[in-house]
Amino acid sequence: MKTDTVFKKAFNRTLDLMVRSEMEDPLPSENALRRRLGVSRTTIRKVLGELDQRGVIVAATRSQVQDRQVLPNDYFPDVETMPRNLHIERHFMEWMLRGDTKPGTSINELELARHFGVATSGIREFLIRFSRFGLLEKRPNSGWIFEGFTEEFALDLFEIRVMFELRSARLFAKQSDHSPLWEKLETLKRAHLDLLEEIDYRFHDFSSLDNRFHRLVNEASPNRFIDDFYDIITFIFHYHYQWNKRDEKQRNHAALVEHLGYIDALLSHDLSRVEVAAGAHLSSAKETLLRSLVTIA
Amino acid sequence: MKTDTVFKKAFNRTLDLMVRSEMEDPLPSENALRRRLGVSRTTIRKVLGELDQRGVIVAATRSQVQDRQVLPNDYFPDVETMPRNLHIERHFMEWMLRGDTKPGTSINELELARHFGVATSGIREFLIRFSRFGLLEKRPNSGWIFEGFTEEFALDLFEIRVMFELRSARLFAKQSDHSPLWEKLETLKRAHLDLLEEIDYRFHDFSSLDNRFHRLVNEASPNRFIDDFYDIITFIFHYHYQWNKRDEKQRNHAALVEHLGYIDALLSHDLSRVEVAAGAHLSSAKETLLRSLVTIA
DNA sequence: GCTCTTCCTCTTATCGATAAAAAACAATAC
DNA sequence: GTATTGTTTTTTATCGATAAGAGGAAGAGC
Repeated sequence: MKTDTVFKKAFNRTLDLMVRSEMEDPLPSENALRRRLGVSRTTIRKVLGELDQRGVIVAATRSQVQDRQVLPNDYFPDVETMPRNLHIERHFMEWMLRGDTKPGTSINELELARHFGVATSGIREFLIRFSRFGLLEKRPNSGWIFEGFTEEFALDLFEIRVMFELRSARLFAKQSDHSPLWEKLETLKRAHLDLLEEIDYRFHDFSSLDNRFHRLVNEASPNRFIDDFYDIITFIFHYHYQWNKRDEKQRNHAALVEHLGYIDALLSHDLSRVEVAAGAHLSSAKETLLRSLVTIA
Repeated sequence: MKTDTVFKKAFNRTLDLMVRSEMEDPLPSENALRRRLGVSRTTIRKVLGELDQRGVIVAATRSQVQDRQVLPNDYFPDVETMPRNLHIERHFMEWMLRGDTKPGTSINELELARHFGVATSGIREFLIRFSRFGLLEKRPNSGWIFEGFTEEFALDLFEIRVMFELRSARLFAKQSDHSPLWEKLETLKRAHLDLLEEIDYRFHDFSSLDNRFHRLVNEASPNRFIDDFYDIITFIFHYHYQWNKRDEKQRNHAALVEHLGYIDALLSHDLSRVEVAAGAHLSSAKETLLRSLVTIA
């Protein structure tokens, strides 16, 4: 009763590589494929079997069949490649951020399970995982209470974020001059400048850049709890702004400029400049979030 | 297939209250009992039914039967009152901290389930919940990796703990003079002094005092993420020192004295004194933990 | 008219079963 | 022998079923 999303995704990915001629013909060995796709050999064999079945390749030699083009409908549809837990996550976040889910609402596992078309155990596991985000509370032998994506939540979140970010930024700036991270920071700076040039039509790309930047700052002196906390931030922001596109371009433009100031401050090794730049960036991120919360409510 | 631990615990508790004459005769109404025991009326009725069945009370009038003493073996044994998740937690922590569980060990859900005598879903849920403690990592479609209760872990933990504690202590000291928390702090100070007098035989009581104190410090300016983090600390320390009693009395005595210094610093409202006292206490707690890790390995 | 209880429904905790995927093992080829 | 493929075993993901527990509606008692 496990889903076969792993297989289907691997299958699609293989077709893709063939189409884009990034895959030799005949195909590499099972072990090589396994490493390339990051799945077990069991799955690779299933993929090869299916490709053979459909006449795309001859399994025995793993060579592509002439005149058998890969067609668009050879691919499995995207829904079928999405693992259950991701499916639940999406549904839940939509339910939470979109619906009229007020703080204090109680969450009914059974109802969600029916609603999302999955077994209750999937919902439970998701809720347990999600509870670390500070938005849910469990009453034993009874349900979960949704505490609301409120201003208070945002303030708690940002208080910690500022503490962690300042700490990491300081440690980053104090690194030895031959740390490889300086190099990485320069690369990231260039990526920022590139994006800034094309901000008009590439503004969506900012969020991945944002992520890379903040993770890089943490890399100088890793702490698992800080990393975990950054996972929360990433997750929350990802979904929140996915359903909240207001002013996205301006927001991202402003943040990009702030990042550049922050990056230059880091490059300068000047601690007080770093603190000012990081502080400024975070407080504007905070204002943005708070503003968007008000407009939702 | 749910366990009936809720019922059994409520039953034992009721007997207890009766024995200690803390329960009127006849017993209060179902609703009153429900509030007192913190369970649903359904459970109360089951308890009353059982008491009647066994001839301890007459259900109809809820009055105790004369000459029917409550006997020791009227109680359900303790094992049967422990909910499954707690049972799993205990077993797991023992397995982890006692056994020769080296960093990098992979965790097999099925094996643990058989070992602990529970279904795999219980184990999964526990592992998911536990993973927030930063000691496990999940490989999708494969198992969990135990990352080890190592020195590195302890250092990560304490770095965050120091940040949070200093922040909370500063905010505590800055509170207005008529905050009710000052009163609470005074009470706690007295409890510390009392314990200090009797440290020779009551040294076990320190850990609950420790908890109360640090939670109180956080109370001045609550932040859900800090609270959550303190849950981690509590949990880890609880189990770690449960299986590591070396020098317990001295350790607790020293910590008690440090607490008193810390408390006085708070009472003085002097920020720099607070920082020094809090820092001193935390660094000695850290040294203690690190030392105990070395002696284990 | 309120509280208490009886009866009933809905939800959670927990189990066991099973398909998919991983991993270990065995056989073969080069 | 080393890499590759074929086969078998083990483990995870996921479902559905069910007893325990929570909680609501409505009658019964004062």
